[in-house]
Amino acid sequence: MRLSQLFTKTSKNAPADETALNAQLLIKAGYIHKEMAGAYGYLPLGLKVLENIKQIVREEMNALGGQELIMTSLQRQELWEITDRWDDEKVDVWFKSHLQNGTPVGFGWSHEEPISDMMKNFISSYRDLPISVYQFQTKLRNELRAKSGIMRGREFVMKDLYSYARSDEEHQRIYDQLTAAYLRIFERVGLGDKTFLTFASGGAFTQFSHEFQTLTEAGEDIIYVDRAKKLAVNKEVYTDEVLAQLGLDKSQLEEVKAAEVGNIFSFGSKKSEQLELYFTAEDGTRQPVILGSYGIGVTRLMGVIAEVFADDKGLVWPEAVAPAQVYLARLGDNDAVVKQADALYEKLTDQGATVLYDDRDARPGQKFADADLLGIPYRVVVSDKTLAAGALELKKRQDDQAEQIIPGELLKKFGRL
RNA sequence: CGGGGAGUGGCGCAGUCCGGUAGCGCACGCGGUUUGGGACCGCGGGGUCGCAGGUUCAAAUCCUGUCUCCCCGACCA
Repeated sequence: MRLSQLFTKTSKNAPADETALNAQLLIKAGYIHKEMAGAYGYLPLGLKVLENIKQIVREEMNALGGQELIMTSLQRQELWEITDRWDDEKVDVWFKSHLQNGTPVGFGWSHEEPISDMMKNFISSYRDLPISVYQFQTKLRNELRAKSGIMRGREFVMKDLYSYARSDEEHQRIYDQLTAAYLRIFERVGLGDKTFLTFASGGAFTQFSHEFQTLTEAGEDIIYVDRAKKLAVNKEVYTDEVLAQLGLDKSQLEEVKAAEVGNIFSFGSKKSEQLELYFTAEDGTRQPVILGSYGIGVTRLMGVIAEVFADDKGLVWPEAVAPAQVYLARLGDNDAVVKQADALYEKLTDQGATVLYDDRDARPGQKFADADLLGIPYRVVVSDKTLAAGALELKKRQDDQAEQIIPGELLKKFGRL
């Protein structure tokens, strides 16, 4: 992408109506647009980051046999009444409207009920199980108060996977695999060191659910972490009995703030029984399907990544999610410089590298500042100086010093292997 | 939903107390000089001051109502 063609621009001023660092930086850098409180649009660079994160999640879900689909945002009243979750007294985040003929409809804040109801069409025998389906869906939740930029919105993207198993043992196996997959995902997006498997409330279904909590002051949760064991306990279930049960030593726990980037839980057979999702077992008996639900707030995850790695100059994206690998800064506009920069851009792009080419008629300071604000992992400079030296300059976003590199080496470094 | 703060060109702000018909920086357009960490000079375009009522000769400014945004709390399978 040539920056001269990109319609978004960076701004020197942070918006006054945002105090959350993630929103300030993402808006300043032109990654997102705030439409209203808790609702943000994703502009080209922001969308790229979001898609990169989604692709990592998708690969991990597919690796476990997850099958991707997409449900609707419009949902039926009668379905949610079966599980007694239509009433505003029971679920206070519903957005609701009605059809022209007066029929009520809800806007999906979750898809547990619709997706499991839909699966009744396809699950009838033990031969149909186990199965896992997932989607990336826009969830709509009428939160009393939106806050923290894209970390807690009224409209956000969630990856939600649902597992259907024949037995508790089979479910547990899937649950454990998903747990491992989640840890890999957070590792791949760069948050591995800061993200802890956390015991949290299991609600009406089980004693515990598991959250994936990333340590950050911007988070909303208080958790108690055992760094050595790589485990944590959410404050909501933090009691002496629970610690004893989990074999955790209170003296080894540290109280910290964290953001919930994922949550997985087991429903057992309760919801299946409510929704009448049964299968015929090998022995001919009718059994309820064992259900699990596994969520990652994809847009929140993007906000957490932005928040956790940012420095005083702006965003710092991990390579795996960055909107581009290389920020190619062309300084000056004499023919030789333009020629080399254009050629380099084409070669890198042809090799499959993702490049933001700053071909604008702007001064060096502005280009460096934008390269930093945008948080692109590597910055390459082409200028009179580098031409004279016969070598390009390469600098990592987090480094202060640039190194010299000859074009051939650079092409090798960013070539698709 | 309780408490606090704020709405003035695209963005950030001043002006409001003490009413007299809107200004600065960034961004934008034109001309020129510049070019390795957000350049400079000159000229120029753009705002019925969130919205609706009211007071007044006159309202960004005073009064009433209302909407929106931010923060703290509550809420958060």
